[in-house]
Amino acid sequence: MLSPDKQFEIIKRGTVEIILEDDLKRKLEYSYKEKKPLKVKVGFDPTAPDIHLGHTVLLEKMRQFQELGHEVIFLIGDFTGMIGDPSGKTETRKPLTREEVLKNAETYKEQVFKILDPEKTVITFNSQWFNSMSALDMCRLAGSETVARMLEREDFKKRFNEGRPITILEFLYPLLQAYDSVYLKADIELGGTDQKFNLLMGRQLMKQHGMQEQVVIMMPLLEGLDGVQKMSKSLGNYIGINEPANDIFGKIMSINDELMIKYYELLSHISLEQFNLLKEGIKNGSINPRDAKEALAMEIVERYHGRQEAERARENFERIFRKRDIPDDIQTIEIEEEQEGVWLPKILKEQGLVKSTSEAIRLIKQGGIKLNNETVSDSDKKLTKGEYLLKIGKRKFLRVKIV
RNA sequence: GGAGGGGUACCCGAGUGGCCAAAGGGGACAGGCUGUAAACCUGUUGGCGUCUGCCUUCGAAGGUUCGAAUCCUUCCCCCUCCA
Repeated sequence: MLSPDKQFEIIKRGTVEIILEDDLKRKLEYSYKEKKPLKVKVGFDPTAPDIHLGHTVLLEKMRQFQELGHEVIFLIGDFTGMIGDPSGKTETRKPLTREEVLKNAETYKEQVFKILDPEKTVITFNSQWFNSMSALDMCRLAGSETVARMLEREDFKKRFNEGRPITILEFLYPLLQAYDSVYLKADIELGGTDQKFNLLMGRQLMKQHGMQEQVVIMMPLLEGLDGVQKMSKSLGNYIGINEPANDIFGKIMSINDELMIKYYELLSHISLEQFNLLKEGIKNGSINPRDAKEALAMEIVERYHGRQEAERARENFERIFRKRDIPDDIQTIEIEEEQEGVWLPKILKEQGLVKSTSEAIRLIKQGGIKLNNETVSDSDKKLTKGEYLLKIGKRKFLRVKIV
């Protein structure tokens, strides 16, 4: 086991805030002396999980805890999930059935264990303790906090001031999450910065229960491909860990340099020392950012697809974008010949490469379509018997055979 | 229970009888520049093979009118204030 100091250093990497650092040091100290692993709790939504790199920031931190020998509790909030964390959006969620929850849990495992060690991960559902809670217990829980305190939460405060509605149910959410920590006797709770209020509520409630308060560790929300908004599926700026190797590679290569540094810090397994060298190198120009980005893309693709696939993705990328060549796995389709020849926009639409013929015509007018390496300028273009190579936009390719 | 505000394209939002397939912004897409960078510049951003045209779209359904996002009726939904 590493020394408490060394552990602290590793844990601190990439975090936004640790409340309180001294508490964490003390707990590490104690755990080291008593050879007792710390309980690290992290909560997840039970809704259909399609994990993207944004989620993995937390998972990577969990993995680090596992490597340091601590106990990581992967808590699936199947009970709280019925409420939904009040993120300002007023969407009441449908309660999930037991089967759905279990199915989602399986999907989680499949993806999550690409990062976490299955042997060292405890998966728990919070319905386990909430389902058997009585109305009286729930009322007691509700009585443990005041409205004024709840309104301290930025999101609630804002909505309250703007006269937008807040349901009582939403007030309950932070309390329920806090109670999880009480029940589990968590030493540490990990979460995104957006979770700050809920995480702190855990401390408060534990204190009320006469327990040692959990240490709260907050990770930043990873920005998505646009570099501005947080990575999320609904914004379409995400990199899913189940995406094809080529896509992950390409998406990483498209991010800007500033974002790349953040990705390195939060996602890469390189050591703190290596990371600092890299940052310095890019700053003083001794390292080409492009190369650094390629290395990052390699590392991440390898993590989810293996070495071989990563190599292939890189070669593919090199070929298409550096040498402006074509990929080696272009799909070929056959189309029956028509008297006058087959109208190009029709082909594009029928192959699902564009949504409508109008869009195809627009693309052609903008010079976005290449036929055998030459830009098509005539939207009336018709193809007669033969074989053609089509390039649509930046990255779509298709081989067409007219027979 | 009472009073008021509002639902417009992917999102925000202007439009209160024809000049409206609907301003402006964001996003997205394409082209240029590049490292597929980012930033920046330019263009596009309902559908339809026959395009100074037809069809669909301004919460829903009817109606008035030569003509409706716009006026009228009913309904649905969202929000605020008072109690």
